[in-house]
Amino acid sequence: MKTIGFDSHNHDACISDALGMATDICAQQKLQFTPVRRRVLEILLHEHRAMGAYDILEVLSSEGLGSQPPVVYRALDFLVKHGLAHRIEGLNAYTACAHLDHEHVPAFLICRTCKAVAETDTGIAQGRLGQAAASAGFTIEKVVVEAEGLCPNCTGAAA
Amino acid sequence: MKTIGFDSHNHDACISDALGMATDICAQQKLQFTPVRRRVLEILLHEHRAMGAYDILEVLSSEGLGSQPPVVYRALDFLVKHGLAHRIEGLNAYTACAHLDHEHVPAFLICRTCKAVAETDTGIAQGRLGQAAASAGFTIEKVVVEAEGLCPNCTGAAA
DNA sequence: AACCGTGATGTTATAACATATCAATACGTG
DNA sequence: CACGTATTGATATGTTATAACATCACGGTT
Ligand SMILES: [Zn+2]
Ligand SMILES: [Zn+2]
Ligand SMILES: [Zn+2]
Ligand SMILES: [Zn+2]
Repeated sequence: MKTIGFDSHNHDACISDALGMATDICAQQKLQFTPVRRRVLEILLHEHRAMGAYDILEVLSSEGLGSQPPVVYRALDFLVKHGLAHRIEGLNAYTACAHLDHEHVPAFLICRTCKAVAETDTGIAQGRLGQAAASAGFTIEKVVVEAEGLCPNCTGAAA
Repeated sequence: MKTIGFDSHNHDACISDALGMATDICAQQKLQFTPVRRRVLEILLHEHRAMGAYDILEVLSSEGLGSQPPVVYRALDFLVKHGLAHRIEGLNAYTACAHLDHEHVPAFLICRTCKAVAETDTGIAQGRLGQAAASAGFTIEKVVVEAEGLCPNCTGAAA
């Protein structure tokens, strides 16, 4: 398990790697990785941060790839459904998956200042929450774990 | 730590206890527990489930306590800020706090069918997420933990 | 009493996020 | 090509949340 997001890295390689993996995943599962879907993933990858659907739409629109909300929501639905992106509930926003290479239950560290998002992994369902659910007779289908706070870059410069 | 929410209980007592505790808490902290704020908490307590702001507003409105969104949002802000209620990020909804008697980091079990919400507690910040944050240099200020699934009452009757 | 600061409300308008619906088009497969 | 399915285009609407500004109610000060 590696937490990805705040460290500096070769971002061009990071993007093209992820895009390549996404292409493979779609090919394997016979999913259509259409231009809009690919471009939305690219946009999300380009920023390592959470973006609102309308932020993304603005970019798409400026490129002639669609200008109505359904365009971006359909692409996001596709990406989220197939694990290529995740929805950040706490922000009503979206971010590219940083762990395409393996199954995972994502957990996020979200900077409240710069909105950078780091994705990590957690075995939460096996921990206290899992116990609580079991003892309450509750069947967990999906878990949201999101931590808000300050990223390393913003900790010093906090207001 | 007790998970509260799906078990049947003396709900009238449950409501009046919580309302009493809330009154005490506001008194201690010299907060104004005004009619609208009290009524919103009552409404949330009455249902042990997540309610949207506009659902609450509808009730308020029918009682002459206010008819515009800011009325309910201000009351909810107050309640959430002071720990009397919690926001359920996964639903863009709100629920009364079920653990007024002690400090806690809430975690929720949310039934996707009936929207019942059980509130439990988790030491998440001390677990793997805390480790990941520490090693990434991230300062956690707030954690959202929400599990969606089926409550005991809906598990059998699932569609 | 007149004045002022603070917190709470009232009110209008709008921003931000998301979906319903239906027509049109592309795509793979036999 | 003909068929069913997936995707896209387009319009409208629904849902959640906040900005902005006016007003009220209360307590302390002069
Ligand atoms: Zn990167
Ligand atoms: Zn930051
Ligand atoms: Zn109760
Ligand atoms: Zn249920």
